[in-house]
Amino acid sequence: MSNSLTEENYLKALYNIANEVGEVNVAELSKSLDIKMPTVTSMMKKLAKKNLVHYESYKPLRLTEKGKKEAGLIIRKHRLTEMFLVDKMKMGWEDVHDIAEQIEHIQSPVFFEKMDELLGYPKVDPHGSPIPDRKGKIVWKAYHKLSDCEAGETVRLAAVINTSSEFLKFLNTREMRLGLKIRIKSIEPFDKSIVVSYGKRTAEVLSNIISERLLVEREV
Amino acid sequence: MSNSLTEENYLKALYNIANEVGEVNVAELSKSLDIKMPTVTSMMKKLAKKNLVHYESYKPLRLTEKGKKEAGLIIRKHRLTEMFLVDKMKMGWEDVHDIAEQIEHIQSPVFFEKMDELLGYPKVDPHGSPIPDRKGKIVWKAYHKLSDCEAGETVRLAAVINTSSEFLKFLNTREMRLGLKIRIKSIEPFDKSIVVSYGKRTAEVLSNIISERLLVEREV
DNA sequence: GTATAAAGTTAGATTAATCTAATAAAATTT
DNA sequence: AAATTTTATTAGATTAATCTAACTTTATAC
Repeated sequence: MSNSLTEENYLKALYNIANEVGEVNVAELSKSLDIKMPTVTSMMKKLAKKNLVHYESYKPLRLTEKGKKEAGLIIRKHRLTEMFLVDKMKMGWEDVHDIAEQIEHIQSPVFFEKMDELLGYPKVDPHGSPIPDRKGKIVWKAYHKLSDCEAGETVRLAAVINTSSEFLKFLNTREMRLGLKIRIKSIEPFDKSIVVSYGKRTAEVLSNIISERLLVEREV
Repeated sequence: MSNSLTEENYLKALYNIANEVGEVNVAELSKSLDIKMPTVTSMMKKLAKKNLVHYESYKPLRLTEKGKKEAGLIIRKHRLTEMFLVDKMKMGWEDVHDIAEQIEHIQSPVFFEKMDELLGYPKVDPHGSPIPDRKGKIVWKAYHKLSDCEAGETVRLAAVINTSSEFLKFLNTREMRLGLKIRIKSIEPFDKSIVVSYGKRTAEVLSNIISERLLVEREV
């Protein structure tokens, strides 16, 4: 009753797109997986038969409860792996995605239980994304985009939205990591670029492109 | 130019059978992979085209140098993984095979380099089998079967031939692990069972089935 | 040394996952 | 509201990996 690697990739993509955009259509899924639309349609029918997706012609795609659970469990394995690679294997947060993408398909509850235990049951991965629980449930904390904050505020970097290696390498060069306390000095109304200070850096300029991808908690 | 998971499994099986039995024929490979003979034949033709196997109709199968190297590198990943699971993830030597069987197919040189480094560049896996080097080369030390030793000798357990979970669990119940110093007290000529002492155990009886599967080094 | 058994191959079918080309439905633009 | 564009589906082909059935070659036994 388990799913093929291919099916798992469809489930995960459905879950992730639904999270970002809300509704999922065939075109988007096709683009995100780099698989042509007719192939996607036929896979949706297959997953519908297995009760993982609600499928009706020309209607948006939706995961069933069962589908959400299975997707959540794959994402759990992905994020536990990322955490393990960073924490226990000393790899950079910009290098772990591709490896986790492969290890998430390993079939072995014990293996991931052990990871979880060795990591001390972490709640978030190295990018600040929540790790789904054993039932596949995810709880997102209510973070704010740095771009939505105001001058004068002090915030703490909690998560990054984009996890591309390029973006993460950029953050590395600016010495930005999760947990960093950031003071917002001013915001340029014209291009929404933002001047912040943190650590030893007293006037770092971040473009809107960047600040939209940084999730922060307001300091209490 | 990389090989599919399926192809990797054929290469590995070819390598392992050649190591145990010397020559490999289609029937054996078929049995070992639980894949019917015609399928094996057609895969051999495919691997021959990729220069991984020497194939001639009705002749024994042989890996090419390239094939040996690739097989060696997969076995390297397998054994490094087993070592990592036992040493760093605190799993039992009887539980790691099935997980390593999956992780050996992960495509990421960095990942395995990191494992190797964290383990301190081990030469053997948790069952005493040698870990192939970065070029896929294996060097087996000249061990002896415990069943070939004589009464009065003192030896050290260096490797196990069979790595089935049942066998390893049996060894666990007898508190036998690699490196254990064993004294051979007597050998029963009739069934070749052997009486040994080690640790706190003064007269443990091992059947020939067992002692044939234990590789030892003579103590100097 | 012929007969039988075992091992190996050929031919053709099947399944999962993909594709292209053609068509149909829905959404958007004018 | 008609025309156009975008989105989605259907139909049919392709590839990798498998299978069964039938046949051939090699090995073994008497």
